[in-house]
Amino acid sequence: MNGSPKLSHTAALILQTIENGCSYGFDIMDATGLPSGTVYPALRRMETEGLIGSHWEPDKKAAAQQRPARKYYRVTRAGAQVLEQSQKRYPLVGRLAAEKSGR
Amino acid sequence: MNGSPKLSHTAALILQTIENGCSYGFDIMDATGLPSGTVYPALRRMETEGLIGSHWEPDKKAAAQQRPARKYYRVTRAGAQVLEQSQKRYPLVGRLAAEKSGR
DNA sequence: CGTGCCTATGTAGTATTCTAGCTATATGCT
DNA sequence: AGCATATAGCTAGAATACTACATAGGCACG
Repeated sequence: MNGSPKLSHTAALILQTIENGCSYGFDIMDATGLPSGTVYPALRRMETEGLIGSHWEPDKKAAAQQRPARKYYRVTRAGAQVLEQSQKRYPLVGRLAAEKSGR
Repeated sequence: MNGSPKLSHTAALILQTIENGCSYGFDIMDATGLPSGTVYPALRRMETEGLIGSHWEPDKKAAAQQRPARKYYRVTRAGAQVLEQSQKRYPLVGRLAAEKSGR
């Protein structure tokens, strides 16, 4: 029985960043400073593992704001459980979580 | 001209942790939650690049406290410069630095 | 109308990180 | 002695992250 998948420090940081309201790749890159070559493959893996879900923004909306379409992510129930474990394991991630709910 | 070496997010976190007063491997593992297989190789690389220096604790002192000897690290001048760049690049690392000096 | 800049996502190949283990000293339990 | 726990450092091989680059639409400049 497969103890739920454990996240690397970087993956946990990305997941917590989504939880804190950054809902698409570019926003996560901006908030964390991580490069696209880290963020996008990590998002894909976490989606495959069922920790996050995604949907594309309608073309209309993107066109109206004159920019490319965004792919939005949200944390699933399974993802929230794994994130909770990561907050205990990685103090920095735990702190980010506390700051979100805390103030 | 070799722009000074850029650090990964994890390496920057380790360097900042040393700057904040965690001076040996086990202490860094504890403060960050990172595994030994991340911390020790990273310390070695950063020492090779001249970002940190190290020295072994005298056996006497370790024996007196009934534990194995520790290898202490400190941030060099070159390391401090690279760290400063990393604080700008990675918001989380910058925040750790601010909390150290700030409050 | 070509070049550069901004947003946004994505990929190939290399470098780093992580999992799972090991070495070693000391303490305590059975 | 044998086993477990704790501190401390380290390593091999698999998994992940990073650098550098690519794609693509819209905008501005000259």
